[in-house]
Amino acid sequence: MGITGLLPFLEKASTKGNISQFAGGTVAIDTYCWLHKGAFSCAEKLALGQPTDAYVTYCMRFVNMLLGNNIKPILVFDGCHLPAKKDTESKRRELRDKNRKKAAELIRLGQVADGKNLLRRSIDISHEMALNLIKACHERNIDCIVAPYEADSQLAYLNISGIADVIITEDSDLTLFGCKKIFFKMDVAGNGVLVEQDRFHLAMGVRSEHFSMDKFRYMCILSGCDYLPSLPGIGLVKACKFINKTAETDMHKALTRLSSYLNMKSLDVSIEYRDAFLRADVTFKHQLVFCPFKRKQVRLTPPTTDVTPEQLHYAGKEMPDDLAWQLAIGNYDPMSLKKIHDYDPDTYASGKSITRTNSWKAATVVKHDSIWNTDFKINKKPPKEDKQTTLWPDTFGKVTILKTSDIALPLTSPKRSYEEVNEMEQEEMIKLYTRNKSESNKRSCSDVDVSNLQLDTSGLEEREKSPILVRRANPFAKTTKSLEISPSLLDKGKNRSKFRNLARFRPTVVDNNILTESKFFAQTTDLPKLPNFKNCATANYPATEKCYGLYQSADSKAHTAEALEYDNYLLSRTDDQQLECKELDIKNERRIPAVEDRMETSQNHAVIQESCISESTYEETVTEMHGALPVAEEESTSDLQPNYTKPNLLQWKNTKVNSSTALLSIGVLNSQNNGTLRAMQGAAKTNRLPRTRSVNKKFQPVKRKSQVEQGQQCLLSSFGFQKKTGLQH
DNA sequence: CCTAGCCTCATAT
DNA sequence: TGAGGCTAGG
Ligand SMILES: [Mn+2]
Repeated sequence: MGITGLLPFLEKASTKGNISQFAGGTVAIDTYCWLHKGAFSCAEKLALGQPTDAYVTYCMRFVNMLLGNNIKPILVFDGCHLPAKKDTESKRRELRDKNRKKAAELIRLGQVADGKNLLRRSIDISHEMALNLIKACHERNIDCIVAPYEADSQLAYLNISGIADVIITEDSDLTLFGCKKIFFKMDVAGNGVLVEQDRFHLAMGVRSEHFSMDKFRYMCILSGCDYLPSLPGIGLVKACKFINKTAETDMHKALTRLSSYLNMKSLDVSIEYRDAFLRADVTFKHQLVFCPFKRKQVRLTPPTTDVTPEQLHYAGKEMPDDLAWQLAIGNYDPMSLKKIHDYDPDTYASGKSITRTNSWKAATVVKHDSIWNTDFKINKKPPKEDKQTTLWPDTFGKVTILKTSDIALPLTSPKRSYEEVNEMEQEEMIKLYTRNKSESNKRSCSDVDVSNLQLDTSGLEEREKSPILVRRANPFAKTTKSLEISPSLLDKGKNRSKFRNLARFRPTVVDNNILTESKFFAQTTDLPKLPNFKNCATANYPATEKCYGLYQSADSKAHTAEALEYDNYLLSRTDDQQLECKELDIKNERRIPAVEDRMETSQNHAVIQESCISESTYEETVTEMHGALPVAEEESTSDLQPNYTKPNLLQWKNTKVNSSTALLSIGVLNSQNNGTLRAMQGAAKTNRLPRTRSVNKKFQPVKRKSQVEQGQQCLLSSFGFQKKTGLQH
């Protein structure tokens, strides 16, 4: 389930972006997400046990997109079920079985479409499917790793240890496992939402020195997580209030004061809950993961002495090193612990040649260094995150950087800014300030700056349409029908039109030192990096320069004085003050972009020029862009994609079965057998299924006979026929 | 008024 | 898994 409502809650820590900003880096993927979506296209075949590689192809499209962006992907898969999640897991299985039976029932009644629909929603991602994808990846020298337990913690380990620069997932849990950067909702073009840990404190509404990952995790567990349901009436908001109020670090103690702090006297915090709370916390902190360098299982963070063995057991129990290794590389089924494959990275990789592609831009896919290589080095220099491949062909080539510390934009309230999206005006602006490509090559610096400032505004407004933000309640909806004038200004009763547009800026930038770019124009820009604040490596992490500890020491919270000031600034202002400040800022600072004036005065041109980092940097990046980057993303991915073939699936190509025929046959057979599922069960148990068998046989080559039988087994079990309990009616 | 909880829906081609 | 809508209860 993840943490309900966490992504919207983390709005202030989120940015819309493209994965290409991690070009040159490494990305770890929560592959279950891809498999699950990919399985939709072939749900019926999967339910019928028919061979299909559609889900593999689907996943490889994403892989190819990443490769096309010069990103090294590491696919991470789920392993064994965690003791902590046993009931959740069995509940899910029950639901799936129920849905499958219902689907069978619907199909039997002739409602084939509805039945198929239900079937689609009750697909189970088997490890066999994962293995097929793993095999396809091995063909292309792409690293895969099966987590000892949850992929979540494994992904966090890869991110924290610096092996992966960012995690791609749909699961909000990744945030509380300690990931630094997580990329949510990534589509096949690479667009998604980046959530960064060093901005969490903004979402919680505290200054960064009052923030800790411990607090964040406590808050999330309190609001209800996979390992522990929440107390009645407690959600993220209440949990956040409590965590911010309490100074007690010992949660077992602190929780006793929960009801009084929240004024909920009916709330009963039992000792059982408090124990379970600590167990859940341990499961997040100390879950078993696999270290690819040591080739053995370690804890996500080393347990402290106060952690009991029982609690640790809850977070996964160690297995022998060899089994752990075989499991990690995908040779063993995590459920049955049976051998299913015989991959050996030490011998396999050396014999393989690099896969070639027809891509116009490169003859070969870069051979990334495998994490299984004994001499694998963590990328010392993290990728330039400021780099962005354009997804906006119209504006391609235009780059501008806003140094927002100079602008010192105050934080606007989300409620208000959400109101101010005005698409007509945005389009108007784009029209006004967009140039065609040939022109853009020979533009003057000031031209670019002007257009970019305008478009940055639209970029920011685009951001407000982020899926994360869409759900925000709209307090003005009833009072304001027209958005010609900002509702926030109506609200204030005065139209401060001069700075109206400034009020639209959202707090894109948190730290004074961070530079923000337009989403439309930001391309490849070498920006000065923030100094990295490094923690000491914990014992569980491979010793490298880039090792960050999961839990912040005092050092790690080091910020520049300016950054702290800015945090204070953001957190302390009310809307009214913000508006006042804006006026002050505009008077006192030279570099305030007067958006309202559309930068039409020469004065402003000069001013804006200064906000370029430096002219030389600017020139360099422009030429680099033209040389190295594809104009449109689709071009490169589609070039890559056809080259992907999967030999061990090719042999299945002749085994196409008309699935609806097969599905119908179930219905037919079922009605022949007295029309009840119970009858089917009986038939299944005594292995008498002549009709089904013959239908399948007709389409299956002899050579695949064993698979046919397997398929039938699958089919049967998929409709719950092997279960003793019949339908309830 | 806000919050949390419950319900339904979608995920690909 | 998340998104989004709707509602009862504090
Ligand atoms: Mn999870």
